[in-house]
Amino acid sequence: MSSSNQATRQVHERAVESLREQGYRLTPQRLLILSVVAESGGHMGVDQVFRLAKEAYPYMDIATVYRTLHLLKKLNVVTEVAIGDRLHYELTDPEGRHHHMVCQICSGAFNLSPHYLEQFRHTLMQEFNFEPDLEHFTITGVCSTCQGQPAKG
Amino acid sequence: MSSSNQATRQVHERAVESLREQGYRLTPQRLLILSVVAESGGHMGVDQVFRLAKEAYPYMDIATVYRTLHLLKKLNVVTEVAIGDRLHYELTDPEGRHHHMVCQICSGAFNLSPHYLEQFRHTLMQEFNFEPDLEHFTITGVCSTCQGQPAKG
DNA sequence: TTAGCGGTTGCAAGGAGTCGCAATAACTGG
DNA sequence: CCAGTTATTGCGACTCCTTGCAACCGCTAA
Repeated sequence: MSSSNQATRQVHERAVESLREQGYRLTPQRLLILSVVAESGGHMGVDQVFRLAKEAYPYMDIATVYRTLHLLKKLNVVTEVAIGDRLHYELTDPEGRHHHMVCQICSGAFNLSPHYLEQFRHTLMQEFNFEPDLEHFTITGVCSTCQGQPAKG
Repeated sequence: MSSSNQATRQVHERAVESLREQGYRLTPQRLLILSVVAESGGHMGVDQVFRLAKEAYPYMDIATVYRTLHLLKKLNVVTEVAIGDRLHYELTDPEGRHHHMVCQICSGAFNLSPHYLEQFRHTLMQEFNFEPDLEHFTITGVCSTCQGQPAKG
């Protein structure tokens, strides 16, 4: 009865609702992949999700993991985060959208409120009549802890 | 003696200089790939570069195209632009860096001066002490011509 | 509870991009 | 101009991700 279990249950309920509402089927594979991501607490690479899901259900296929992750993303249940050149997935922040700042040195990810992008969006629309899609948006750079350290690679 | 030929020649000279300065060798493959990009006038996908280069030199390998494009990018001779989920390459703008706005509907690409990102960069550094890497930066969205049209896909 | 429609899965094949390696060839010093 | 050094190429194998397809199974209606 930990708060983590409770959060996980809520996530499941909301996801199940989204799936049924839109006519998608509730398959064990989808629920399993969802619970793997939900229980991780943070963002996970596709291969991590695959490995953990396969432990629970050995027939799990990597294609199903990709398809399910894409679906959950479309339903706004999970959020896609680009870390390095790999996509990661995490539960969508119920507090509202946020963006990420990812450190090129330590790979740490930090949340960034959409607030900081609002002005930028506003400018683009004013000046260029260009409606930017800033939903899934990651800024790479060097975090405060790593500043002064040499870049890796 | 068109201005395009002249521009191309200048690009070659500068690229050759960069290569020699840093101890890289001047190979026919590198010069060919460079001239293909230089003569295109805009941004090119890797496969387009490969096809054109292979017409001129049938032994050209796709791996060489990738390696050369990455090298020219490192030398700041070409600039990498993310269009959709594919990387494109163009000659680095001698007028200074610019970013791109790419329309999700018509795939048109528009230049964006770094000026518009400066304030955003400043905010991130002030508030989070996070030094963002905004060198190669593309914003997707819907351009003014396509607004009101249905999104593709 | 059951039949059957059609969305999903697992598999295998395919495309994009990367990497290791042996052969090649661009540069250097003599 | 030539031989040696070593960066670079072309190739094949490999990884990551996507796609086509036949078998499967979740869901609905009777």
